Amino acid sequence: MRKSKRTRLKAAGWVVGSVKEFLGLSEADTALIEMKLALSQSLRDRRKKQGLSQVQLAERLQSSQSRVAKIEAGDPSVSMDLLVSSLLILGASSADLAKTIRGGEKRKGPHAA
Amino acid sequence: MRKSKRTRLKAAGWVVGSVKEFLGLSEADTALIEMKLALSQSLRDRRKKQGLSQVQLAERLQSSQSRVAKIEAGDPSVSMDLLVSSLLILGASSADLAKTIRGGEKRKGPHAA
DNA sequence: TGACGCCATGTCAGATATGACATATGATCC
DNA sequence: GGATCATATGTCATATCTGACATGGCGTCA
Repeated sequence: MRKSKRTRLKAAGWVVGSVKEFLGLSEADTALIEMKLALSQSLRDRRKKQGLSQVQLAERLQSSQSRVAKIEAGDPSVSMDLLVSSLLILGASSADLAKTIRGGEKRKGPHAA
Repeated sequence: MRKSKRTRLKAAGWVVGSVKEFLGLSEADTALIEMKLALSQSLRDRRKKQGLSQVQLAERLQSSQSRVAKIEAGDPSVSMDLLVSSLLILGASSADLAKTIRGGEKRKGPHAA
């Protein structure tokens, strides 16, 4: 994704589904954003399932509460690397991540991780 | 992953499989690296399958040949975001990415290596 | 031999992400 | 009300990533 788009995205708070062609996003752009949103949701679910607060998770990640909040909020300032490694630290397997990433698109069994 | 580790990793050129505990990598660290390597391999395969040179791919990605080389080489300086968006631009679907990410680890069908 | 195409590797300025901090909101309890 | 906890949001210095450029290796062809 190019910087110009990312900038507009940041300005708009990237509301994906709704403002797709409004921002002139490519298929690749939206796909990436959707993957990230799915991952952030997954992280929040995992954290809650483990009964952790954002502060506690931040400790495990060796980060800060504010960053955890941004991760879960799908903030554009959060990289995929951070999302994925956070999930891994919370115990997600590659298969779990794969399921999450595949997203809504043709999922098999009941819902995902 | 922490910076200290990334630094050592960079220094070592991150040879994953072999120097795992030598660098004191956690499970999450190695899992992330393996995912990235799988993605970079996948990118190279896709590019070749489409008969593109690194220069041509760089044009599509609006990047440079050297970065494409680093992406495919699994260089530590390449983020997951770049890997994924590159693959998406080459036409990979979320499902394709999911398959790649799931990696060797317990794939269904006939047994994998 | 030289010229050319393809890929690898090093470097660097500028762009982006990160952790940390401050601060704000809302909920709950006393 | 006040205190406490969980979460959100803004800012900022520093760390990291990115594209671009230079250069070198390697094979091929004339």
